Amino acid sequence: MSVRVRFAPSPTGNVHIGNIRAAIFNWLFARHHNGRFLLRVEDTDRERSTSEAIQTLLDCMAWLDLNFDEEPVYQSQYTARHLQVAQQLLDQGLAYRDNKGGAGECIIFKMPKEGTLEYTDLVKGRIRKKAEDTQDFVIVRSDGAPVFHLANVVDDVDMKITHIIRGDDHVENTFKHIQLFRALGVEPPAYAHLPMIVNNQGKPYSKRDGAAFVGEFKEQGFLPHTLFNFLALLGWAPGDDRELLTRDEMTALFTLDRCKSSAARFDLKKLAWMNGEYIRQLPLDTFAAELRNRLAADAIDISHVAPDRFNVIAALLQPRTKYYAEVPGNCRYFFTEDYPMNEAAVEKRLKPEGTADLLDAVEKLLVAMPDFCHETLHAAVEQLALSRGATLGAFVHPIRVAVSGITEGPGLFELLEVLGRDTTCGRLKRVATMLRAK
RNA sequence: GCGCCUAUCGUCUAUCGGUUAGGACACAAGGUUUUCAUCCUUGGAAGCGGGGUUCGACUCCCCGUAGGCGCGCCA
Repeated sequence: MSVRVRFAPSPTGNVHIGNIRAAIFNWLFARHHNGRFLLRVEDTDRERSTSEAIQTLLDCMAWLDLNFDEEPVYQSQYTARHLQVAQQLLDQGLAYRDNKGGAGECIIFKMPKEGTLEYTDLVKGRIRKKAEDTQDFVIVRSDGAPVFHLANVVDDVDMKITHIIRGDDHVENTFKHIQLFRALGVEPPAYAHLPMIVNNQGKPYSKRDGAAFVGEFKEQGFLPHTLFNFLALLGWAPGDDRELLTRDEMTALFTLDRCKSSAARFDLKKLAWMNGEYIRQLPLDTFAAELRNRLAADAIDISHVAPDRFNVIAALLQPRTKYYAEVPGNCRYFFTEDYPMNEAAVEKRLKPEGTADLLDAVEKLLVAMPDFCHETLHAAVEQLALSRGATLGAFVHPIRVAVSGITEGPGLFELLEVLGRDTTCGRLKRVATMLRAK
């Protein structure tokens, strides 16, 4: 029998990382077994399941390349079928009508009253519960709407799902679901429950703990493969020491018995590290294209920058980028005079004594340079420093701050070369003047 | 309250009865470098507690403890 799994989210407008991780595990499992990965949209809550919410879900799936193998199933279209099954259960005496709580008549499914219920979870192992600790439960509300448990199980039957891989929070529901499968005369699928993703306090990771939705990570500039790889490693390990894995590697290595059953904390620092690793592997063009988008979004005009020059800048930035959102703030000085080189910055980052003279000397040197390439600049400034009995380092810092406003970034001379003579000298003069005015 | 589940460095994890308990992130120190990042070297850092079982337990069992989940006419 070939594997058929499904990801069955209810569209709420946001896709939580815990949720998408379940999708990733399902996808990995399906691909590993050459099975089918299906999407079922549980859109029975008409209030929240707007077309925008559904589109957001689809976009997230596409962004992470969680490609599914059949047309998505929309649960709301099968209400009649769910109700028909409820009637069938009623006819068989496996369910009954009741006016529970006086809210009107609903349909309730009978759970066993004695014995022990148990199943083997592919992640958690054997799980058992006494029948007396379970209760009958509503499958059709008094307003006629099928309840989650019914719809979920009936759809899984109809979609011929073989393995249900979902969040830990469904462990208890599984007893209900298995009984429902049996009542329908269908052998229950295999179950695997994934541990939750939690915050520093051990509580379920939520919006309040930081970025919690796929869209937010995309926004911040994490690559889809980073999120995929990182989430796959939360609760699963390949068994060797590898952590940076391709999809094919993960697919080949993925098995449910290598999944952990305890909750995992979300570590943003490690995610950032991983993203840096993957950003460095990107072709320059890809990085440059995304950089353009980010700068545009930040209203930094780059229309005056020639493509070749832009690529040089991108090449300087790429090796030191962890995620895209941090980039615009780190490279303004390449594109505009509106970078943080004001009185406050000067005061904070430059020593008043001697710096103005130093910058003047450098400026005078650079104006007269025969060419403006970084090797030549390096040699010339170094010589100037030595001739004054100083180290190159003593010159580099003030120059860097004067032309960029910040204390970190690409190699200084590569930076000056890209900036060009006019801009460099103009900025040196300007800052020297500011220092003297104090 | 009742039920179910879980428990290895700060974090993610390896270990499936015998290891100096390994790796990664983070952190610290050093090296390379003009800063940052990268890179290299080094370091600190873990089996929740108590009982068993066993020649031998992180590993198996029990009891605690702590945490999570569930106990809706939500999904």
